Amino acid sequence: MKYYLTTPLYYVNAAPHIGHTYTTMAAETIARFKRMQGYDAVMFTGTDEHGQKVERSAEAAGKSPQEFTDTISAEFRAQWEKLNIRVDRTIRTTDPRHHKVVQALFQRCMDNGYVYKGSYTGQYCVSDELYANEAKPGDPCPICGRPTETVTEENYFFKLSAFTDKLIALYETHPEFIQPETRRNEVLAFVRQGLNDLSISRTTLKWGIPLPVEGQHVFYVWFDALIGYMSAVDGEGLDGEELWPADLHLIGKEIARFHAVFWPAFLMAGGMPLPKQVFAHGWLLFENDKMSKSRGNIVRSEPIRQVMGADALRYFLLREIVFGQDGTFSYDALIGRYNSDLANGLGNLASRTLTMIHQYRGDEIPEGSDPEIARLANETVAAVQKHFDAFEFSKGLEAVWALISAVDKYIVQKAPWKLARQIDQLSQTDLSATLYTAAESLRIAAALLSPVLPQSAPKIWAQLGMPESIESVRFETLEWGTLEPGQKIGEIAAVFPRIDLKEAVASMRALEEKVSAEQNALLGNMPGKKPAAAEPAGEKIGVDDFAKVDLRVGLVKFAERVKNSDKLMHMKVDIGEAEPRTIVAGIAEAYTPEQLLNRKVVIVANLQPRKLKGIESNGMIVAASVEGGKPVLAGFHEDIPVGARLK
RNA sequence: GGCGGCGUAGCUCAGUUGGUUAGAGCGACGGUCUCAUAAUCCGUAGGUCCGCGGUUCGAGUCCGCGCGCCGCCA
Repeated sequence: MKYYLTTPLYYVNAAPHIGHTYTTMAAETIARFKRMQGYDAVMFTGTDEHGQKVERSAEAAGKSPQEFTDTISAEFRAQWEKLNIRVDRTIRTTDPRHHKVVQALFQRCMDNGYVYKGSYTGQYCVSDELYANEAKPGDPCPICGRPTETVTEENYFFKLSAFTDKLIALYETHPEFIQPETRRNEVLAFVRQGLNDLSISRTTLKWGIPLPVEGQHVFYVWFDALIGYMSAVDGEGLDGEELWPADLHLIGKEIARFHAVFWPAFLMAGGMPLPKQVFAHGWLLFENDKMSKSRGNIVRSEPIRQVMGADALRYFLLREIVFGQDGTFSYDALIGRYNSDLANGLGNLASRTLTMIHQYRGDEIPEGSDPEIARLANETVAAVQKHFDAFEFSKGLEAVWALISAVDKYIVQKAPWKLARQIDQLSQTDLSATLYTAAESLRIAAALLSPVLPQSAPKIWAQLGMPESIESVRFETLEWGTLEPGQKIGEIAAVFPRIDLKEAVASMRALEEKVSAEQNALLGNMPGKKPAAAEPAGEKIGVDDFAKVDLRVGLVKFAERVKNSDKLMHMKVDIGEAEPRTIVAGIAEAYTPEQLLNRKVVIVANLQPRKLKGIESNGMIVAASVEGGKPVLAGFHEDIPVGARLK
């Protein structure tokens, strides 16, 4: 039985980072797990390479779009290889093969009456490649806050509105279609309020797949990209090799709507079978902040791989974070998990077990077994299957570590080092049983962990002297007692040496600087160029627009921190009115009350009042800031009376 | 503004249909063993279960209000 699963097609606008790694590692773990269950699992990942953002990034890098996407997509593929991620199928959306499949699906949608030509004027966000339906000219993008552009296009539209009921029926008859539950609820709520037709072609850009019907139109990137899941397993346009439909699309929660609404609708319109499941995982936060280019806190996988190994990262991501929820990445937590679970737990159990077999039994696996541990081990096999089937990796891994700890405890109770000193038959039999129990537990643990530790589990396997490959292990036959007494163990070596926290963090941070500089070079970014400066300035405004803002010189008469807030400062500012204005501003991390007192500042005097932490703020204080940095107040070099207007 | 979620030990989280002294892992502290990677094992400390009010013999769990954080939509 086949099991075809996919990661998203990663957008080549950015270089690969740990977020991409998270999805891809999870997907490949599922593929390995499914193979252990006997499926022919096929793992897909690919790159989405069209669209205006790529066109513009290529231009910024001084490259043609083709050259640019060649470079970045190669970077993604290199990344997976380094991280020991086996990819079975892949596609670049710039591949001619993919173009054919997209055009074929479009044609079928058109033949079935789900495509029409219409015109549309609206605010378009280049960054998100989306029309902002409700936005008026001049409004920022509701998603990213960047300025939108007014665009009028004569476009081809997809009759998404025709699928409202069919989609609802799909979610209701197949609750597993979109998971976890919270995403399903959101999608359902979104579809229930009715769907608008979707513009699926663009004339404003060239870097895309041309519509078969009209040359100057290219496909909207989402109509293009999603189809990559099919084109990767399809040679000549919708007549594939029986891998379609996909069994699982693994995605990040931010693209749930595209996968759970648009994608099945496109497929229904084209009369194609639907994927079985879309699973949206949560975001990886860095020390509780969202990772973003502008914050400059994006973590790459490469430094972690170099210092700790790819398995350590994969283990961390799947053990620490509840799959589906947001999770926090930090170097400290990564090393903590490594040392306590991998080094002290699994690695040490392997080490002590194998060493004792070496010392007390001349490298030969002895005979006998403990029924309690045997039962627990068999239960663990079942538990791992159950949890991994539900994508509850952290629970599955917890179960394996419960076995590891039980064996550690068992070893201490038996004290084989004491038994070894007794020459009587009973003690010797007991010693043999103890060692067999430990070794057999280790074998089962290694097998269960092989999808998560694809590099390390085989090492333990080899040290146990297992004759067959660990990849040939199947759940069906994975049970207690298969380990052959008399088997010679292999050479013993520490699989997870303990890591020094401070040293490792320092090396990873140093490497991070290096890797991010290399990636920037790849993207053609100028070194040291501040992201803030790279932001395009907003739409032009007239003098009248500026005149609407009443800027005044104010003198701070009172300042104190707002209780229970790190950021907010409560101030009274004299701007020449009868009473000083009460203003609450987010500057408490940058200034102390003392620094502010009697300082001349610039105030926006005609701002809508707003309550912050229960205090009504009547105005705003003007400060400059860069993303992630602290605000710096605007001020004057010469003296100027309070209340003066800036114009 | 509408809908939904969350708030439990220093940290990450479990807590099933309301039911004894609220749990686990990590971390901290004390001890033990010596096969092992200063590892293991045993023990200890630490919680106004966000706040207030209610239902109940009994509330972390149910209901109402409030505060805080988050998601989706507008």
